Amino acid sequence: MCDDLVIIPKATLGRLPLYLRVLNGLHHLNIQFVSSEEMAMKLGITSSQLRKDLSYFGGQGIRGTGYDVAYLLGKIKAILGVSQNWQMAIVGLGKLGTALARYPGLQQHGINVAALFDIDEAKIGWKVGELSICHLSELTEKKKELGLEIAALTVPAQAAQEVTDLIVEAGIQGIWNFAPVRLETPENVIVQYEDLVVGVLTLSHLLSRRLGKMR
Amino acid sequence: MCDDLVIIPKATLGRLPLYLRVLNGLHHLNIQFVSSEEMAMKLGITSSQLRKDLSYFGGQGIRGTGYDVAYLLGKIKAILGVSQNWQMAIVGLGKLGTALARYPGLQQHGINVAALFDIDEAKIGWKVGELSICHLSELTEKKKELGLEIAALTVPAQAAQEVTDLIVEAGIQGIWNFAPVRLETPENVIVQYEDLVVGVLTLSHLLSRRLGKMR
DNA sequence: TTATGATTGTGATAAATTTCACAAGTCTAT
DNA sequence: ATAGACTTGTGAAATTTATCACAATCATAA
Ligand SMILES: NC(=O)c1ccc[n+]([C@@H]2O[C@H](COP(=O)([O-])OP(=O)(O)OC[C@H]3O[C@@H](n4cnc5c(N)ncnc54)[C@H](O)[C@@H]3O)[C@@H](O)[C@H]2O)c1
Ligand SMILES: NC(=O)c1ccc[n+]([C@@H]2O[C@H](COP(=O)([O-])OP(=O)(O)OC[C@H]3O[C@@H](n4cnc5c(N)ncnc54)[C@H](O)[C@@H]3O)[C@@H](O)[C@H]2O)c1
Repeated sequence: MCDDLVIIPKATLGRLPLYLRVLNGLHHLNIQFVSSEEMAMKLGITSSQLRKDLSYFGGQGIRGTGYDVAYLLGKIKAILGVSQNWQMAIVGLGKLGTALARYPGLQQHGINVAALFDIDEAKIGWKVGELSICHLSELTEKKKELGLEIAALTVPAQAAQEVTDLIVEAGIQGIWNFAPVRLETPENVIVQYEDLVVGVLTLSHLLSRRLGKMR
Repeated sequence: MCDDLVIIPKATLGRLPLYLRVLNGLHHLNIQFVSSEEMAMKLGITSSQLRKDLSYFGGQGIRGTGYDVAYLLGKIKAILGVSQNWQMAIVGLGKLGTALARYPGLQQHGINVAALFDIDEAKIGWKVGELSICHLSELTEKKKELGLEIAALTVPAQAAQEVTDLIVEAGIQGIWNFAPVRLETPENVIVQYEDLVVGVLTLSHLLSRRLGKMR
């Protein structure tokens, strides 16, 4: 059907968002061509890795000149599905959920925050930006109405599984999970884990070694 | 000096925080032994991968019985440097910075939020939990006073590099960066990138393929 | 003491990812 | 036109990571 049925290695996929960011920056500066060396520099990777990555889906580079920024941008956007305007719900409007709801970076990447859910009666009806917080029981209804496809899960860990069950029941197929638990879901649902503690513990480990501080 | 001078593969290191979480749960339930099979199940990985990972630093499993939860917990905590109580500053008390400041999960993993910084005069002096927000100009002073070792960077992308320079100048060696930009730092500073957009774009990509929605 | 069942630890193998190195293509200047 | 400077695309090699498979070990019970 479409030209990215080629298998793109996972490791490459993980870097595409970073490439997207750099290309966006260059595009904004009205720069038309960029070499793999230049781009790799900005990213802190090797140019051969970048070229290899792009080769999986045909970067269409021009030898001697580099890559066409606008073309590459479009290509990567298509692969990442950024051109789609996904409708996303946020479930759990606590500290983190509220921060996400107000984050303009999502809209800029084709993710439209379209509905907010909680179960705390005190929060229902409150507005965050343009949107009102709905009761979670309205999820299925709103899903149909708004075409929700992604749910950001920002509820406490203990509630995460039961809320997930409701999300799945509502027919939402993508879950962006911030709760520090593994979720049980049917095969057809994709869960992306966003575990912030992993990041800071990695830092902690690296610092321990660097500073030679043990025990 | 200490027994984890063995090289632990990066891929393994990335999973240790997940193991830590499961072990913590088991420990809380007063469970003394766990088999690799059981633990792997909870994590959605294979048991052989888990065993191999543990083998890099001597999991000290007992054949026929499994692993001693408390022992393994201690071992992984030591490797990740969780036993240390790192002193962390948060720079940029906006939506995300405030959410982090109030997140108890950090303290639970040995990360102590010890100081808050911003440059918005309207915010200086405000309290978030127990702590007052200080002006960024006090960073060096507070660093010495409190022994700050990590800085969570939650300022707008445009300000990230200049703030980083100040953090480095203050002598802080670990930066947990939430701004979507690559930072220039000296060799001796470790930067951990926490790029939330990468996660949601990965989800976006997987959904595109799954749902066959292109263009 | 010995048989039985469970589970680890790890070589060997397979798969995935990264790096290397250079032929081949493109641009610019003369 | 030609030379020279760049830059891509990509096989091949190197490295890293994951999986397999099973001997070795331990606990238990008869
Ligand atoms: N705050 C952070 O910086 C941070 C960092 C990393 C991970 N997390 C994780 O993100 C999640 C949310 O964290 P937070 O700090 O925003 O917590 P929070 O307590 O501030 O917010 C949780 C929200 O979820 C709502 N909620 C509870 N049960 C619900 C249910 N069954 N259905 C719908 N909504 C429900 C609550 O009413 C509340 O509004 C937690 O799992 C936490 O571990 C948070
Ligand atoms: N909000 C989110 O959910 C979210 C998600 C992903 C990434 N991020 C990133 O995290 C960062 C912060 O996001 P946010 O939504 O909290 O933004 P925000 O605008 O709410 O907060 C930024 C804070 O930084 C402070 N600040 C600005 N310049 C400063 C400086 N030079 N020194 C110290 N403080 C300064 C501001 O006063 C403000 O308090 C941004 O880079 C953003 O891209 C945010």
